[in-house]
Amino acid sequence: MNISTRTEYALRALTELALNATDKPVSINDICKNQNLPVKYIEQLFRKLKQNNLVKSIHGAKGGYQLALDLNDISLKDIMNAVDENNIAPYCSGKPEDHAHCIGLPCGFKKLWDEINEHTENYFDSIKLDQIVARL
Amino acid sequence: MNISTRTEYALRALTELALNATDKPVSINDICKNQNLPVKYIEQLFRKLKQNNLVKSIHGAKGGYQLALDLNDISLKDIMNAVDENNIAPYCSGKPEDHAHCIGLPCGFKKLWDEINEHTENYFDSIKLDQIVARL
DNA sequence: CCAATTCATACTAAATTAATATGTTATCCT
DNA sequence: AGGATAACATATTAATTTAGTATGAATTGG
Repeated sequence: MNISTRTEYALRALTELALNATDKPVSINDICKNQNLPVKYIEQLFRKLKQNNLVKSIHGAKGGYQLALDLNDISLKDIMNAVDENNIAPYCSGKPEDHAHCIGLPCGFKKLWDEINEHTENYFDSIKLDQIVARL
Repeated sequence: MNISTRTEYALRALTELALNATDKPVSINDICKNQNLPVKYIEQLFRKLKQNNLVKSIHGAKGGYQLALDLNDISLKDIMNAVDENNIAPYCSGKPEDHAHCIGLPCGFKKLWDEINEHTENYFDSIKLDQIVARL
């Protein structure tokens, strides 16, 4: 199990917005210069972050991105869900492919995966951007 | 973030050993027949499980595998570590590639990832095979 | 109008994953 | 002794995912 680099990148990038206290938007270019990240890749991630209402954007010159929510209203779980669509343990439920090996219905393992999904989501949801930024 | 199918397969397979209460070993063939898994792939996983001392094997005809430890001494973490070598959040420490984007040393994000690694490892280590089997 | 910027889509190279293929070695059973 | 069974070992492969690049359109400030 591992946290994707997409999540790592998105988190790094979002902390740049968090650290920029002014109301001026920050451009992808500046973010990537500061955090040493690939511009075009981060652009893609920010579009997903925007679709998930974590950031808002301002078009054109002097444009860029801002956080759409308070620092303590954005969790690591939110970020992960935004850039990284797959579930933690998608087994034994949902799509047919996900219970390809199930025996019986409901499969005996379903409860386990459900519990793991719930615990893990709760945990990552408890980690908010403000705490992360405070400890940088 | 997601739990690998390797882990899911290995867990399914190990529960077959757990459910087989007799002292006779269970063959990969029987495991895979019962759990609907690909034989040769499971063979590979069992070699890793053996290297990690989770199972022991008996060679030749009538041979097969047995658990090497008590059910409550095998955790989901043990299984994950055996079949799936990558860490949860390898960022900002260890290999050079893993802190490719770090700024400063130690990188400000290191504590976060360390905490996440520790919490998550502890969590999966708290889930033992006996609990899993009991709820099948 | 021009530069800076978001927005959108398509493509690509590398890595990982989930197997399959082809054996060898060890042990039981007749 | 010999055949069947099953672990052990390694190489190969097909599909998918990942991490990025390429190309360009739409929007806005100066």
